[in-house]
Amino acid sequence: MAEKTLYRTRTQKSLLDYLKATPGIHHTAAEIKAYFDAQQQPIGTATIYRQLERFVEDGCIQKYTLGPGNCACYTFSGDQLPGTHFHCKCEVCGRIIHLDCDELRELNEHLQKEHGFSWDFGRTVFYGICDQCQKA
Amino acid sequence: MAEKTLYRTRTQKSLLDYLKATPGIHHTAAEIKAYFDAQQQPIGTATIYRQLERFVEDGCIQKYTLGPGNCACYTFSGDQLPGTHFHCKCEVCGRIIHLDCDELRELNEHLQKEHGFSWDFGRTVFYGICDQCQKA
DNA sequence: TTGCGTGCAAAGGTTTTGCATGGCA
DNA sequence: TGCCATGCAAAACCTTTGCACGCAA
Repeated sequence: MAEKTLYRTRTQKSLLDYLKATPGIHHTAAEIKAYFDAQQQPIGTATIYRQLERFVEDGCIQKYTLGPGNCACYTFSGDQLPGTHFHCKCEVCGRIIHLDCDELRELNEHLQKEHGFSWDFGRTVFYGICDQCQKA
Repeated sequence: MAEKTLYRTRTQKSLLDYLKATPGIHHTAAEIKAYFDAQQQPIGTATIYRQLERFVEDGCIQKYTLGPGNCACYTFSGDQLPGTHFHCKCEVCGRIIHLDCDELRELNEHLQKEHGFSWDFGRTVFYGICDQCQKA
């Protein structure tokens, strides 16, 4: 998925590389900043937000709203096209689980046909409790 | 559903009455404040947040995170027990549509059995575009 | 050289907290 | 009367914006 940026900077590449290296992990802007600070390669907060916004528009990164304390989370969606899979977020451990099953696709058709609702997969998150945390 | 509050104040009653009178409508804290200001019965911002938090803990009000600009929305869930219905939010007009159909309950069973995921209906919102906005 | 990307600082908005006062039981 | 709820103000927090400088092409 090609970036729309005109210039390709080192900072931009570092950011995207980091997100790509942690697929399925959701990061807040603050966490991303803390990571690069720890790497001795600090990136300004404004830059992080600006680049993340680009990646989201570009489709290679997805933005979910509801991290700790009303903050946005960003995660690399993989090379799958948007709309081919779904996200479940565990409210206990915070993990995001990717689902790619027919039942969800059937539900999509049902929502459209019976309720006239065009579902946006990319933005929808199923909240609940994952397997591991239920046992614990 | 009994409140956990020790004292029953007029302010508290007004707030809950207003939310109960508008089931399914999601209000931001700012909108609620504006409403009571317009009613010549202003309520302090801090009080609104404190009472809303109580109602949410109490289970009679639900909190969704994603109004305009990352702000929280609150809505009266009706007298239905949590888990008997679902919410779809239109990304265009902002309306929240309530669904209560078997397909969603079947999906719930599927998620639990096949994926070990215990779905939290109250917190999950389906984002998409509603019937009316698709036509427009 | 041109113009986008960056960082710093400041502003914007939402939500939380401290403290003195008012109201319920 | 005791204690909780309220309101005001200030703070904390996340995010956005303005501006000058640095860097990619």
